[in-house]
Amino acid sequence: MPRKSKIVDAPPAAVQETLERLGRNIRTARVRRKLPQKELAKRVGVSRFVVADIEKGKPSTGIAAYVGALWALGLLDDMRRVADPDRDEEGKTLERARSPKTAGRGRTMSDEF
Amino acid sequence: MPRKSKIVDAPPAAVQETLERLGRNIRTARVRRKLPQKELAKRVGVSRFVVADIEKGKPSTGIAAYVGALWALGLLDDMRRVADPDRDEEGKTLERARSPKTAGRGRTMSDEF
DNA sequence: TTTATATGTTGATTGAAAGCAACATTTTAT
DNA sequence: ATAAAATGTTGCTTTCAATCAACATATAAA
Repeated sequence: MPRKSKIVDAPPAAVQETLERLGRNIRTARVRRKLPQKELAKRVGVSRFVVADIEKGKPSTGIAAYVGALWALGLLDDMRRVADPDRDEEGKTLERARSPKTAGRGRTMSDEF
Repeated sequence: MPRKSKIVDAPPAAVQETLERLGRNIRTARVRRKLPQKELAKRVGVSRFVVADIEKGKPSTGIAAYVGALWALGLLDDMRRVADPDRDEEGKTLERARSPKTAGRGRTMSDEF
């Protein structure tokens, strides 16, 4: 990840905390399933070193490795809900405030009559 | 991401679909907030090209860029729930089946008397 | 215990990610 | 319609992520 990527080099505390938690969660799920890092790595299609990096929450590791691990652990569903537009109340509010609200019956005043 | 990473080069359909959905979701959230890619990129600390890659669901992009985008959009909470051990029923069941179940009173028969 | 398995650590190699400039195209605003 | 802003696309350069070997150190099983 060349040329100083601020987010990778020094992630905001909230981001780093989230990544470390995700790594711990993946590790917990792996251990519970009695899968060695090597075996999980094989299923995901990466080396065991990448799995170790994931479990540490390494910021620069490609997202596919993370999602692949979740997939191999049967935990992909959780990812599908992330940033779900239907649940983004903040975003929905902003959008609603912009569009004049196509409510009730007709669409504009022009077909009122 | 050197040297042929299977998961990055040709992700399983479920993984690719998940990444593309995540990218679309991030884009939807960004547009709703009326943030140009350039502006979001600035807040995340990456170039606008990386934001474009994210919205396409590019597998090799570092996870920090994705999580950073969610953070900048106020959608970090969703990530915290991913692979939550408390919700991993499959894992919990496996763990329960392994530990002999420390139930009821004492811990072993040795202190029965 | 001893043995085997799993995980951590280091250093070298190499291929791709991220940045950037330049231009094309699309979208939005006036 | 015209201008302005946003986004897409290409090619290039630089830097570091991922792999691997080899060894050290847990951790689990016999």
